[in-house]
Amino acid sequence: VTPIRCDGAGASRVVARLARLHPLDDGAREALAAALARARPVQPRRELLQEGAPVREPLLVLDGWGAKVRHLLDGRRQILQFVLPGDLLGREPKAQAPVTAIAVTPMEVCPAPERTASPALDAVYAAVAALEEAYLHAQIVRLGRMSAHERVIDLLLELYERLEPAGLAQDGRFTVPVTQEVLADALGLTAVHVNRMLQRARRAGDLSFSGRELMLHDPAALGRKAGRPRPWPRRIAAGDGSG
Amino acid sequence: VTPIRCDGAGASRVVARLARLHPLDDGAREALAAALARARPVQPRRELLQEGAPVREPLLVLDGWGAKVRHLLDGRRQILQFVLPGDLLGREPKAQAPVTAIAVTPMEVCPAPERTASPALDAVYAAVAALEEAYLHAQIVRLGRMSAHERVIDLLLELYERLEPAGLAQDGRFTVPVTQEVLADALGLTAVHVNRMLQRARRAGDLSFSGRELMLHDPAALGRKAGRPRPWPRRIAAGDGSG
DNA sequence: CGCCAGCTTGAATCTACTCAAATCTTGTGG
DNA sequence: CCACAAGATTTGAGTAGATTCAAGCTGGCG
Repeated sequence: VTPIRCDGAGASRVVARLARLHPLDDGAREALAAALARARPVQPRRELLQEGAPVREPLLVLDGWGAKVRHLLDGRRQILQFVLPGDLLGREPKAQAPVTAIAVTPMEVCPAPERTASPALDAVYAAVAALEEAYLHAQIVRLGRMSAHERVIDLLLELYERLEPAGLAQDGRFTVPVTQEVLADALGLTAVHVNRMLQRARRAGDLSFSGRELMLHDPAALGRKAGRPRPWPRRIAAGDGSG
Repeated sequence: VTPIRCDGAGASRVVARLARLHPLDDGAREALAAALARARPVQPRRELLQEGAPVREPLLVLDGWGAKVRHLLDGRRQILQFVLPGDLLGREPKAQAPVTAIAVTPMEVCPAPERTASPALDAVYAAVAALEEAYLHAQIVRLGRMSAHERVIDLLLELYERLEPAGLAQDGRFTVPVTQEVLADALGLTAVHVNRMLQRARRAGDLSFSGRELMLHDPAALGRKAGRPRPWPRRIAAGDGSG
């Protein structure tokens, strides 16, 4: 896995992604700049948020992949949601975190600016929250009503759609910096079966992957085939107008 | 199914439930009283919220069961979450609803007072939102990592824990006003298999049910056996102090 | 009484899991 | 540069769990 350098590459991508959700005003840009200056790396397996513990400091993810996870007593693990660059963690400071979040790969994070810093920032946060909710819903449908093959395709399409606006995916191509075991924990499957489904998709010509580089040969067509409603709407809040 | 009479029985239960989440102040009680006066019935299968359509009016559920649902193209259906008395729907007026919500049984709803009506009401809404998120997480873990038997038990325990503070469950006993097919749609199983799992639980002495009346013989013990972390914390927000 | 929806049960099938082993990768040290 | 170790991916065979299809049963209601 490529080590994360806090060199600002993630930062500029993340700002661009946030700006796409809602146009940023000067206050927002300033607050973000100040926060970005305090970026720091996070080691894999380190906890970003601990379920039940008060949130010390809300975080903005700049680089790397994390996951919100929950464990059962016997060791089974379920990933509720991947945490990707541009995502927010622990939106309510002081409140108890509703879930544990860990770094899966090396990550880079910074403190999330207060949502009160600017009206635009508040709108961005609302949009991020709405998207997060939508992804939780999508995860439920995947786990509840899709076959293993459909789950794999659907998750990869979702990851593509989430990474693309952050500048981390293009032309159906992106890096999946996690093991098939991690994907399995998100998909409610075993790693062995995830592997078989990936082989199947590869043989069907739907995708190719070598190492950690994945390519969806035709995301739009795949999405239609998988019965995916068009990519999530980018704008959530009403009355935006611009753009 | 018992027809819903808009007689205020649901209303008082719901106010009590909300008050348990956060003490109500006078402003909140007044706003609620005004809203409750505008209670109205909703027929089964009627949509309370339509995915993608703007929310006309945020709703407070007073009686009956609903569900947030999503459909796949081929007719498969997944219930994301049950909507029970005391729940809120369409928290963001004007915004697009992120999901479709339907009445499963006859319901009674009223407009949800503006969250700006009082600080206490705002806190209550935040607590309700936090609980909702927690239930989404629980649903994901059920669908992703639990066996059919565990899923059934876990969902019934969750329903008990949600209905109890609303005064709709006592001593492990409550009414499940939906068919096994509806439970199956929430559990990611077939109705046939849900039935088998219920039979098994009944034979194991964990519960009894006849018609729509369900009794969990020992919810606490069942929860422990099912590896359920203690019932969800009631208070979410920090710095509450009172009570 | 008969109908209909929902519940119950059985048998066959299929999906995904388990267990096990082989292969491939990547990083490390000689 | 090669050998090796550790982790990850790949493949196979057998099994368990959930589905499908089908039929019988039950209870409420016209």
